[in-house]
Amino acid sequence: MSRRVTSQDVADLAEVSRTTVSFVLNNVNRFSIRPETAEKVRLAAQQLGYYPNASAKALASNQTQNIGLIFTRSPEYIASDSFLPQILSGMLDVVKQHSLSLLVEWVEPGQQLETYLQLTRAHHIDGIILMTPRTDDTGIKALEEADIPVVVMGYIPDSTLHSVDVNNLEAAQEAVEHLIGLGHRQIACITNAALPFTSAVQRLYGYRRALESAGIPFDPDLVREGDFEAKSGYKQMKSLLDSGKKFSAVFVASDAVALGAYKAIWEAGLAIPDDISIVGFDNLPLSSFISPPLTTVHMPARKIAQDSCYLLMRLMKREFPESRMVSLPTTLIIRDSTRKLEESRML
Amino acid sequence: MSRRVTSQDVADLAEVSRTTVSFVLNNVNRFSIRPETAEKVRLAAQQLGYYPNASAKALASNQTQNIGLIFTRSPEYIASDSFLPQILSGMLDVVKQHSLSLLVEWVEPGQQLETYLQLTRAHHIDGIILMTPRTDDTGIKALEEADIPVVVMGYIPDSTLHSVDVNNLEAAQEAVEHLIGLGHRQIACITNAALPFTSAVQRLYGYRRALESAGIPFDPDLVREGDFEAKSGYKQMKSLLDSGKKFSAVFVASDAVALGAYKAIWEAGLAIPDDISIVGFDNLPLSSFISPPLTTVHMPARKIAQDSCYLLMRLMKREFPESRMVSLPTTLIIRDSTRKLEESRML
DNA sequence: TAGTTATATTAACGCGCGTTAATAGTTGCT
DNA sequence: AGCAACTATTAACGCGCGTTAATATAACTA
Repeated sequence: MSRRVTSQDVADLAEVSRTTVSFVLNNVNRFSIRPETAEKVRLAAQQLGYYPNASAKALASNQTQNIGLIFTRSPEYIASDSFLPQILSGMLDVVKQHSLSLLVEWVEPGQQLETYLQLTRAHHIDGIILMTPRTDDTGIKALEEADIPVVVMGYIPDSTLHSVDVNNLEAAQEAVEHLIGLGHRQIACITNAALPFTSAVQRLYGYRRALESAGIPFDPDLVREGDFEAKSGYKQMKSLLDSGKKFSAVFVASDAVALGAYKAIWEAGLAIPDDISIVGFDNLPLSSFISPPLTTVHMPARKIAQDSCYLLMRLMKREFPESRMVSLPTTLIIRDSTRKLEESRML
Repeated sequence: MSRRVTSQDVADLAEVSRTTVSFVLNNVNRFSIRPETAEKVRLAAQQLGYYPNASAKALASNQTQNIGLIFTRSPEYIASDSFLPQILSGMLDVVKQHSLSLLVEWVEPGQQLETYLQLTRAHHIDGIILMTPRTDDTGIKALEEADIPVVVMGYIPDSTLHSVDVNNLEAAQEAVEHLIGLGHRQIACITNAALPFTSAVQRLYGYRRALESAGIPFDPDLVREGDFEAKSGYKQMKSLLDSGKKFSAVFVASDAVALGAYKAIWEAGLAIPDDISIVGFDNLPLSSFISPPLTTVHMPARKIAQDSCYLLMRLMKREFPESRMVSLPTTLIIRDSTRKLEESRML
């Protein structure tokens, strides 16, 4: 139970003042310090195993070196977020490179305002990355007004917050156009999430626009709402199959949900893509391994996370980028879950 | 750009001293405070939107209220950790309930000692949860000696650290015995990870012990090493199939890796479970949705995370539990990827 | 009324570090 | 030698809060 090593100890051992220690270890070159002195200090620090106390440093410098990753979903849903590993991976990568730390939080729906205020006022963190935003987030305005850098991973309409996202609308449109290009006309849709989640709306719009520009009427009976999990895809695909509506293809706006749809189709004695073509969205690591490998839209999840970090770090340095939105490209990855209509048996 | 609200402001507004404010807001009842005074303080705090500064609080109280979740793998591997969402979900759940925060870090192999020292000495965090430990972790000893609560999620041989884990050995043994019970005699094995990861060794032992107690000789040529990702399962299963060795079943010690094996089997023109039975390990949310649904060992991942938190919190309160190891039960979940040997075609 | 206890409140210090303004030391130039 | 212009170093304050020891007030006794 040895006493904590402070900068004073280092100063004593190096026979200099505490200030000098601070200057040396923080590379403050505004006041020049003799190289030998600096070396002496560094040596002493290493010898004592000195690490500056994070709280004290934060208090004195008014910078915590923490950035907050904030989820707007409850833990139950977080558990089934198949993207999370990639996101976290990307963030940890960048964050560590810049000697920052990552603080993970989630906010209860309805508690957003309170939580955001607390996070910013208590100054737990220097900046915020907000995941999977919802249009019904009651705290966004507080975040906009608070004097803290914020990056949204995703899209919030009419917000002044900076954001990093893909063009969900165009990507979804491209996916559905792929189906149309294969000759499909009756195309169902299962969303990735409930509609308060902006990505769900965007992808649904993409679906509609693709139909529209091909002159195919939109049929609300062919649309179902997923909720991140495979289970919802299973249920909704069953519902579609039971509805009696005819369709030869489905756009499922989430790979995880699509996997549920796979099961429903398979249980109904139908085959993919022989009877039904499926396009997913996300390109999870597992999507190329399921049978048949899923045609899907590649989301550069790791890159989104990294770019969000980079953007946030620029904001923290009070650099203001020209554009408020960073839009990353997606790619349609064609595998074996889609096929030309001629070759399929019409349902 | 209004100045930060401090406890002094609250004191001024409530016409009391700063100390009283602190007593009221921290529920210190050693000195009794008149209810009306307390109410006045609370009102003032709310009115001003006062939130105590986290750094100052940490510095003064010597408690950061952060617990560190530490990964011992590089971000590339973290990206393919299909368990992570459940783990994080469980931890966020508990942590939030107790007004703590979660700080996520990863340590580079070889940098463990340095990183652990920094984390503990800099006192960024009050406690540590160490994920997927490796036997070749060079910093474990430092962690044992450091005066900071640590919980290991998993198992480290010969360590004095507290840990929460399942009995990987018995679970694996049960899984393989299930195959043996179905009449299989030639059973291959693909590990979940490289052998420095303790869970991989344990599960491999379980496989060996099941063979042993059934009087089946162990054949090293039937064993391959996976590395968390589906891709490795694909590659290793291909290698097994190409080896010319006969086997009618495989124990794949990770569902994600098993999915890769599925693909290899399927590409080889074989069927599961007709030609090959497969047992996985983990019971990922997706495992019941793939085709055929995977027989696997259920890992209570979320519960492991929660229990780790609870244990850590006890340690942080300087309560020392009787047992150093918490062992959670697993369940073998039998689905459709395994079948009696008689009904299968022998490979 | 004076003395005693219980109750309520505050002044003041310390946590460990960053940083400014001031001081001591050194060199260059006239 | 005398002054200026650097260079190197330090004393001292503040960040915002927790907490102890001391003080002020009220509430009872005798």
